[in-house]
Parts: sequence; C-alpha cells; structure tokens
Amino acid sequence: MLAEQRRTLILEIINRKGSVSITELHQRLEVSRETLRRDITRLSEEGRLNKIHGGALSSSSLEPAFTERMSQNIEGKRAIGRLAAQLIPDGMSVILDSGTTTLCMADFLMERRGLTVYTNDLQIAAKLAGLNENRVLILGGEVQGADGAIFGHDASQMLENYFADFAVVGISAFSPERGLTDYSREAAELRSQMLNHARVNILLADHTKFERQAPVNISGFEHLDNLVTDLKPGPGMAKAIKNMFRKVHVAGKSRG
Amino acid sequence: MLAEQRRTLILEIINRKGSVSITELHQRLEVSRETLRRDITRLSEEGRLNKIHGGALSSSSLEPAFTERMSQNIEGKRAIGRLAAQLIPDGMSVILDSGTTTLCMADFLMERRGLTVYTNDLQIAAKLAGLNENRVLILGGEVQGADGAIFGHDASQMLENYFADFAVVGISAFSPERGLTDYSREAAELRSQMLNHARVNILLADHTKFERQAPVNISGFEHLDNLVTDLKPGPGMAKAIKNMFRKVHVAGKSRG
DNA sequence: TCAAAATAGGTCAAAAACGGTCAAAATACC
DNA sequence: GGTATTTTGACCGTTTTTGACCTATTTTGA
Repeated sequence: MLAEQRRTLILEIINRKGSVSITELHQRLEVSRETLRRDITRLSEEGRLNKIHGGALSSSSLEPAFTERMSQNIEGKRAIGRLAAQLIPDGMSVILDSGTTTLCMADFLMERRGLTVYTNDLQIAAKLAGLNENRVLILGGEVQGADGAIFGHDASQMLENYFADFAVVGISAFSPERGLTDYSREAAELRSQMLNHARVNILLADHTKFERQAPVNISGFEHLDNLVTDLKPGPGMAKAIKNMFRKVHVAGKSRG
Repeated sequence: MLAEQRRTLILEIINRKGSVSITELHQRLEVSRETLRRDITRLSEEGRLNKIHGGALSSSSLEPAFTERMSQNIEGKRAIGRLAAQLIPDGMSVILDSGTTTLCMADFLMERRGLTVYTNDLQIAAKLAGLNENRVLILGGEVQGADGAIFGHDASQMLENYFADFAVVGISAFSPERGLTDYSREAAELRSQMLNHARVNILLADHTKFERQAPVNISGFEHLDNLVTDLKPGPGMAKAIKNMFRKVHVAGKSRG
C-alpha cells in the first residue's frame, strides 16, 4: 500500500468513526506504530485531523448526539460490541438492530470485509456503508426522534423479503418474570421479526437491562442462540437466561 | 508492447483501481522501474494522473468523493437551497431527494415546523429527524457508497404508498438535446417516481448541471412546475428550460 | 498518591524510491 | 543501408520513508 493511500484511509476511518487509536490502526494496517504516528502528525499539521494522545479525532466532528447517548455504561457496551463482533466472520449477512450497544458493535464490525448489513439505524448505516466492500441496506420507515432508529410497517414489509446469516438485536429489558420486553409495540414486533429472519441470532444486553420490565412482551421464542452481556448476572437472572439461551457470552470488562 | 500502449494501460489500471504503485506495475509489465517512473512523470505533467512517492493516484476519479462534490459550487448550492426552502411552508409534506444541493436545502428547512419529509438520503434524514415536530420517513434500500443515497426497488416500493405536497429533486444533468438525464437507471427511476408522487414538483440544478448529459434518460415529463438554479442559463438552455418548466427561480449569487 | 503500563518523541540505520547521466537498443527518417 | 532521434535500461549519489531502539511523558488502576 502506498503511503498516500494509507493516509487517505486513516482520514476515511476517522471521518466515519469520529476517532481512531494508533493501536487500532496498527492492527489493521501492516505498518509500525511509528509510521502511523508520523502520518497522524503530518495530517494534523495539514489540519486534516486532530491529534490526541493515543490516536486522532475528526477535525470536522459533526457527530450528532453521539457522546451524550453513549455515556451510559460505555465501557460495558464496548466490551459487548467487541465480543459480539467476533462472532461474525467476513462476508456474512447480518441484521443489525438499532441502539447504542449495536452501534458499539458496528465500530468493531468496521474491521470486517464484505458484509451485507440490514439495519434500522441511521448511524449504523452511515458508519458501515461504503466501507470494505460492505453492502448496507437500510430498512425504510419513520425515523424516531433523535436516536435515528426506524420501526414500523414499512421496515417490517421490507425486512420480510430478506433473510440473513445473523440477527443481532439489542434488548431493552429482561426479567425472569416476563422475559424479553420492549418499550413499544413497533419495536417489539420488528425485533421479533429480525430474530426470525436469520439462521443464528445474537442478543445484546448490558447488565443494566436485567431485572427490568417494559410494557410490551416480545413473545414467541422458547429458545434463542446467543446472549452477550458484560457482567455475570445474579442467580435469578442466571437461571432465566440459562433456560432461554443456548450460549451466554460474558465480555470481560476491558478498555478500548 | 508500444510505449503509448503501455501508458494507456497504466492510465486504465489507475482509473480502475484508483491508484497503483511502481512496484506493482514493474511486476506486471516487462519494463524497468525507471521507464515506469518516466511514464508516470510524463502522464502527471499531462495532468492525466497524480504522481506520488512510490506510484500514482487517479486524478479525476469518475465520481468525486462526497466531500469534494459538496465543496463544488457550495455558494450556488446554498443560494438554491435557501430559495427552494422558501417555497415550502410549515406543516407541508415533502419528498426530498438525495444529493448535495438538497442537503443544502435541508439546512434551511430546519427552520420549518411540522414537516413530513420523505427522503432517500441518510444525511438529510439525520438532519431533520427529531426537530421541530417533524416526521421523517426514510426510503428503504441499499445505501450507496459514502454519499448515503438510497436507490432501488425497496425505495420505490415504499414510496409507492405515499403522496406528498411537494417533491424536491436534484438534477444530475440537463441538456437541450436530451433533457433530464441521470447516472444510473435506479436513480432515474426513483426520481421519476418522486416527481409523480407530489402535487407540486421542484427541481434543483446549479449551473454546472446545464449542458451536461448522463447515460440514462429521465423521461415522461412534458411539463414540470419549478426549477431553481443559481445563474441565468445561456440562450440554448434558457429555451429548453422555458419549454419544460412553468416557473424558473434564479437565486441571486453573492459572488461574481 | 504512586507504580505500572501505554504512548510520545527523538535518533539512527536500513530500505525504498527518486533524479540525473550515459550508453545501448529501438525506431524513424533519408 | 546509414544516420538521427527517441526510448529504454543500468548505474549511482541523493532523498524520502520506514522500522527499531531508547528515554521521557502521560495515562491508568490500585
């Protein structure tokens, strides 16, 4: 790879993700950290990005509402996202639900190549489209307020035509008494449909979602394939989880 | 192989891949690195590619990156966007096409209240959703590369169910000989459909779109309602425009 | 607050690429 | 066929890029 190409790629990554670490670039590109630091220093002198300790930030940081929403348990969500992304190989097709946890996962999916992604989240679509020969299909419909999620009849109708290798769905609430529940009928229905339109399903839930109940039941699932969470659940939850999920992945809390 | 053939081949490779290294060419063609360097130097002097350390980059990629396109005639596009937005009152429903000019218009639409917006552009959706009690519906389908535009069957199928007060569509190319043309069949079809699904249609074209032709015709329109542009077109264009549009709005440009 | 870990920044040497010159080869022209 | 011109490949000194090493600084976690 040519040096100029590499620098362009760095800019591209930064403009998509908003930021990037030297370590991350080092894992992805086959050059030394020193070279990457020099690249970043140079791009920073040209005013094309902001150099910070450990990496760089986008200079034209037009990242809407990202930081505020992500502030809750960001560590846990990133750990979950990283682990869940490891379950998805290159070239797979993935239905990717809206939400902050799935958005974290999308960060790590940026390292994959040739994915086909179906999503109902504007930010996820923007993040993964046009990258690494991915195909991104967004489910149509009404965009919810500021979080960029899409639910409703249009999305369901479109999803009806597709079937994927994986479905990755965020959980709003999970309690031993009522199982999976959600905050709106539209969300519950679309998430059900997502789970039914993939060979393998993966549910993401950080520990704050446990022992919580929301108004609408997500029904019709005796068994689900994978649950990814960030902390070992308490005994009551653990039993309920064991009854419902074939496999549980606990992401050891780590920095990212 | 003749020298001229070789240089043509180099250009071909660059235009296909976007870039090439001297080493790569050396492995592929049976000539020395010195010769290749001379070729690249020469082609660079002719402005047919960009010479960089270790190789060369495409000088005019067929589709300029979104950020570049955005900066092309930004003044004109903002003037058009401001004027076009004045045509849309509060509370209306609007089909808003993807593109840099419509994105500029969306900036000014942020001042409106209670709009219902149908769009096939991720950035426009993100900009207007959750603002001023607007409803934003995004047309589903495959997201094009980095510019966040959506075309194709899914989008058409969804749009079929809706009808709006206004349709605002960006023009890719407009010439007296062939009228409206576009770069892909999908784009041409969706734009046609947009125009047919609103009471009033508004087409946006900065002056760089005039006297240009693209491969696919946008047909089926004897008359259209409004054209918004940034500069008075030349005589040939003016006549063609007069024949096609009921009303033409020229946004006074700030610079000369 | 302190210590360990991660990162930054500088120097240096190796590797790669550049640019110029020159002679050989290919081509064009008479 | 002979000569002039262009193209090509080789050589070599110079420049740029890169990776390794070392030390200083910052960050992180206890």
